[in-house]
Amino acid sequence: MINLDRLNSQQKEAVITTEGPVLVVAGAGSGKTLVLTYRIAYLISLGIPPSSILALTFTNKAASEMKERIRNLVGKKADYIYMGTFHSIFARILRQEAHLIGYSRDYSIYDTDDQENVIKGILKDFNISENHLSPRFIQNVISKAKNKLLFKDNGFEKFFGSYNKKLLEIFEEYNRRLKNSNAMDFDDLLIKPIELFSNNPDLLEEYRDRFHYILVDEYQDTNTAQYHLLKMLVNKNKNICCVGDDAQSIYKWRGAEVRNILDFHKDFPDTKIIRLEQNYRSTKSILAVADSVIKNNVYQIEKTLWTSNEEGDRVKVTVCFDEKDEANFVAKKIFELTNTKKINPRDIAILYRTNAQSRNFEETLIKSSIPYVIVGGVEFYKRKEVKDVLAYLKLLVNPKDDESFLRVVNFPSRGIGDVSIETLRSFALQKEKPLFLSIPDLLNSDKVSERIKRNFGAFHSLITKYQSLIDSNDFYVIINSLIDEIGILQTFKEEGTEEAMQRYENVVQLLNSIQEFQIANPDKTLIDYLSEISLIADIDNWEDRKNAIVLMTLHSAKGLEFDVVFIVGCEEGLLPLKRDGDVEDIEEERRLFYVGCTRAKKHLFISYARNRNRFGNSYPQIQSRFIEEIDKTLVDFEATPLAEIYLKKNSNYRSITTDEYSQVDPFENYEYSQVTRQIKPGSIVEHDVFGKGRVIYLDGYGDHQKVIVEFKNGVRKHLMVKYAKLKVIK
DNA sequence: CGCTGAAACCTTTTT
DNA sequence: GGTTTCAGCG
Ligand SMILES: Nc1ncnc2c1ncn2[C@@H]1O[C@H](COP(=O)(O)OP(=O)(O)OP(=O)(O)O)[C@@H](O)[C@H]1O
Repeated sequence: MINLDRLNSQQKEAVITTEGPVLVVAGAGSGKTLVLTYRIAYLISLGIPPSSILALTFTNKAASEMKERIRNLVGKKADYIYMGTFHSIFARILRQEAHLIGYSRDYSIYDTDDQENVIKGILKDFNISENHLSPRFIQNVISKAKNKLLFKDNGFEKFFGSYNKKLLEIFEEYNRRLKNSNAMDFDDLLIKPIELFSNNPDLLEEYRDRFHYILVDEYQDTNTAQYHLLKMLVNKNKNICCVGDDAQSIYKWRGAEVRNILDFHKDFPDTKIIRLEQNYRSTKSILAVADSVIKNNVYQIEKTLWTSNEEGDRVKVTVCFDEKDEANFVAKKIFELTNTKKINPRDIAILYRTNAQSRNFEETLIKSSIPYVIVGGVEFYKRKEVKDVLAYLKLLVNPKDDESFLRVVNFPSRGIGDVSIETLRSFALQKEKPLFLSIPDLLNSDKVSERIKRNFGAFHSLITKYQSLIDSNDFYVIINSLIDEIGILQTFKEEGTEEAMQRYENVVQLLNSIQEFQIANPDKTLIDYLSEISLIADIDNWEDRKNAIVLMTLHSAKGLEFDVVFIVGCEEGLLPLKRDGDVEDIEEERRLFYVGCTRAKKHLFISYARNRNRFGNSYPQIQSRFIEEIDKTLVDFEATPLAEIYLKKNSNYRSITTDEYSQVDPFENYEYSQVTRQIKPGSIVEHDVFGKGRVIYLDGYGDHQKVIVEFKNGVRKHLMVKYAKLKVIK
């Protein structure tokens, strides 16, 4: 039996009430995830086979962390738990049972880009202008329809039909094309299992029999499809335990239904509802601030949340002049915290509403030589060259995959352009076959030019050659020789530009990741590899082993905790975010702000800028209503020196003179080349974040020149002269 | 068919 | 301001 002494009495109750439906609704930091972890460990210690436990988490990262903790409690048995995201667990089940719904086990997974490409193809064939119905919009409609389980004779038209009659036709053609390509999109991974189980009751019984205990984390952000899956899978014992916090539901835009948590007790009669009320994460100050904001939401379950943690530092709200000033303020604070308070960079997070905000901070952090990592943004696996290589691999395992075929058939360039593709497409349409499989028909026809035949013929034999080899367990070697044969690395190298070299690096990195996967999972196949990387979330790639501060969206921060949190860009229009023509969902935005605040353990900084650059123009900004809502007695307001000038003048942006600007920020327009000439060991220099210091070491020249500077408090910094904007004083 | 420069678009949030 | 798309030319 495992030791539950660490837990409080409600937490214990949630752990040991193993039979029947249990719902844990509780505020942030009350130990919901910890309860799930202990509950699973407890079940295993009771002798329940780990393979009969199904645990669903929100991200892969959350799953692997939980598994690790359980392993620490009960040992290796933890490896046999069915644990992962809804998508990854059901993708795995679908591979097993694909034949029952007309797919094969090597089906491709289409991401949002692939979906949009399919849609673009349909619009073209249907003669619908993209201006009229944008592919992005249609992709949204299709995703909504699927995750809300709306089909042709089941509400689709009621929901979308009035908008545009064509939508249903496009929807059905889209599904036809994916099926034809042996491909599933993200939503299919949830609704195909429903179809599978509905049509095969015996199979459903098998799975019900297998999963005796079902557990779900972050239940407030499950969608209708996930909800139906759960209802199907729960067996007569009804051993389902869901944990969540309605105040942290932030994925409505993607189909999440808070009703799932609100009506849980109706869906599962005799539910035991357990509330956790003690927060173990944050200081009293932070919790009070979060609470004063979230209580402005009308629709929520009443919850109490208290902490016995210390009062802690008061939360700071800082007004900055513009986004550069904000970045400087944050960098300065981080410098202070890591040096004087000895806080580790890895315990600090900068959270923002949109990925686009990261760049500004990135620039300043480089200049300040503060180590950082960015979670999300332009994902590695979404880069063009990476997707192109992956498309080769997808086509090898799934030759029906039209989308991958179209990506690679002319990459690298083989003289196969639009005209050739259209010719092939006409053959494909005739026999309703996928494109790649129609190549033999084209080759046998006497109506096609020799040149086109030659080009397709060469491509066809290339792919078939590797297809026969790829099933082997040593797929890395095969892929390597394929890459070699098509010569893309060489092409990038010959191009020689900085951009091409970056591409080169990315492809090499992809190959490395394939090799690592193969070594780490000797009995897994290329199909498994492709499946796993399709379902990777941004946050899954975050290596918290690195001692670097982390930048991410508020969404990605869900479920995490940090000693220090900066919530930046708290301005009307940005947080809460408002897009032209869209009705904003203020309550959801407020929950997002709440999630952000409650990530902080010890220090919380909230900031906003009076002016913000968008598309090259500066716009005046208004402080976020969420700041207004904070109980004023709980926070300290302050202004950066630049904002101070602005406030004093009580006027608008334009009236700040260049003089005043440079008075406070003398480096703004400073030519660093001048600095490069003058700087030498012993020089006294000034840095806009660290202040004055003495150069103790100088190395290299030009863009690569590096210095070590000792600043006031004896802290030594390694800086790149090019970026550090040092002003030489003496 | 492929490259280049101009124009258009852009910013939600992600499995 | 930066990135992606697209038309027009070689
Ligand atoms: N009984 C306890 N004693 C000490 N620490 C605890 C206890 N319960 C939880 N904690 C700690 O509190 C922190 C928050 O726990 P956890 O992440 O499980 O909360 P949560 O309810 O899932 O939070 P959120 O809803 O914000 O994701 C963790 O660091 C955890 O170790």
